[in-house]
Amino acid sequence: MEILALIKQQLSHAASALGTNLSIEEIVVEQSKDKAHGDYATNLALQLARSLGQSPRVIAAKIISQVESALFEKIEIAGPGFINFFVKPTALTSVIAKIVDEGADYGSSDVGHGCSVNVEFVSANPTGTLHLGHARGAALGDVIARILSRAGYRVTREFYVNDAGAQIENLAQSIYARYAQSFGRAVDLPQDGYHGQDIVDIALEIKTAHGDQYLDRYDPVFFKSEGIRRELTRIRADLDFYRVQFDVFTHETAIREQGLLEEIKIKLAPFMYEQDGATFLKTSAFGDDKDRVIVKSDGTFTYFLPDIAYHLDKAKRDHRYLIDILGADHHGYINRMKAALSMLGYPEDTLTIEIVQMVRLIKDGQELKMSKRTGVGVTLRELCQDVGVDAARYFFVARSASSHLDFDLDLAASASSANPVYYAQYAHARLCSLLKAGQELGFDLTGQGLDSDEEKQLLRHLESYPLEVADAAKTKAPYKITNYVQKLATLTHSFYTICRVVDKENISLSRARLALVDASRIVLGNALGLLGVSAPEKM
RNA sequence: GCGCCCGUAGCUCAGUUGGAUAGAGCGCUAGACUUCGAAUCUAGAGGUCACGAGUUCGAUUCUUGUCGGGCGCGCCA
Repeated sequence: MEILALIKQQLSHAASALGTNLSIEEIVVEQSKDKAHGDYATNLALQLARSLGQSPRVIAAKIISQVESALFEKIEIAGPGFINFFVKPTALTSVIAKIVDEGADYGSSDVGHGCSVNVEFVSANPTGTLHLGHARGAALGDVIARILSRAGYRVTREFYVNDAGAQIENLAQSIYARYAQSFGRAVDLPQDGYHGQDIVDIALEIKTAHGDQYLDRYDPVFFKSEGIRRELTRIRADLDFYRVQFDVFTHETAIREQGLLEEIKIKLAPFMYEQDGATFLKTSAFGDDKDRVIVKSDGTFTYFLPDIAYHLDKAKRDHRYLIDILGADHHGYINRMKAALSMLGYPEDTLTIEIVQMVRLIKDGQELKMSKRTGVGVTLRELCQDVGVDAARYFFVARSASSHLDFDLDLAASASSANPVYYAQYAHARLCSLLKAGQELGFDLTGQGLDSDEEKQLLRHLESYPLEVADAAKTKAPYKITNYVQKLATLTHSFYTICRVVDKENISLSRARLALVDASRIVLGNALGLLGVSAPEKM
């Protein structure tokens, strides 16, 4: 068991011995920032002070008397009542053998208890090429999915295809226009037609496959289905290149055909009312700021009803949790969808919507403006050609989804310590070359003699990895992994600078250090893998 | 007008059941290679946590007001 978990367990026992009842989750133990505060610290005594009506320092003393001290060099009461734990070096080094033994599995946990989670992300309309906004959502969704499965959830990655709206008719007409133009006919694009190169390319593909077969009469069914199919093929190719895969593609048309819409109209009937000839859903009773129209006065549905149906469909597929990764312009959507699921009887925590904020591209210190009107936006492909898939993915997940992201193109493309991706990858490559240099010496997994500050800090950080992954899963926060990676890289480089690893004059220390190097390499590789970023052996 | 998010170092950002001297990276300044990769390391400067009031042993964190920024608000998707 990890030291942290052991400490928490002991504190939990101590707390109950004092007549209070705290679960392990409620006990906060942190790695000390300041060396003078030992290795780990807890504010437990301060937490309990109010309910016990005693001074924190007195409570701290009582807690310490309950703690098994075999693990620790010393335990101190500090400041207003913090308890600082100084761990014996031997307790710290046991993690090396554990990491080397578990290898690629190190970092896994079972906090998810095998619960089924559906992560829906990207879900771009099949009417154009993936661009910058999709790229951030794709990276976030993919990494969240990876983290969740690491933490013991069963994860389904899903892409929702909006293939039923007016935009599809528009797509079909746009493709037909380009198709006809390629035969020299003067057919104009529709009013709000799609002007992208992808439409031209698809038209030519159809020409190649079917010749002039569809030229004389516009066949909406054919051009719709071909358009959607070919756009999706391109989207999937882009995602594949970006190392993002999906398990399920669900089409809106399929949802509409299942009769779910009727089922929902019946189930939600108690929450519906008529006004001005339209049907409203009483979402305001469940936390939304106003009621929403669900059936328009002309008898057709708003988009809201099929969306509810889609969420019901996901929930019915036996997913305990649903996660949607959506763009910032959808934030008004959160409450109404949660309200609808509550009406259908699902628990409050069923749906989590992660809102992904906008990305600004920065080049030469200036924002790179792009015009939507002329269609000159940066595509996912172009971005990756500029900075590489590794940097793109890393930068997109390095900040919390809810904050705006400034993507510095120069930094992402640079090969220096200023670029966090290179910094981390370089650390990994360095570790690999150390192992190569010392491969005849072999490992000493006991960690005998590893007692410098650099080594101890590295060990502590390695030990915290599984908890970090579990925390990132719980908070759906990939940036915690990038922060972890940065710190691990820093500790690795410091260790490298201070500690001579391969030393023929001191074989036993070398063997212990090589084992530590291997453990660090494994964890750094695992963490980068979680981000979908490559961990090169040399660069 | 209503609603949501936000305001922390020069820049980009962490800091979630309220806890020790508010952190990280970049940038800046000064140092460090005859030995495992200097694509690196070490040290330093840099803060009225937008502002005011309240809650309490203690507030960046909770409440409230003001100022400033972003977004959403159609029987659009």
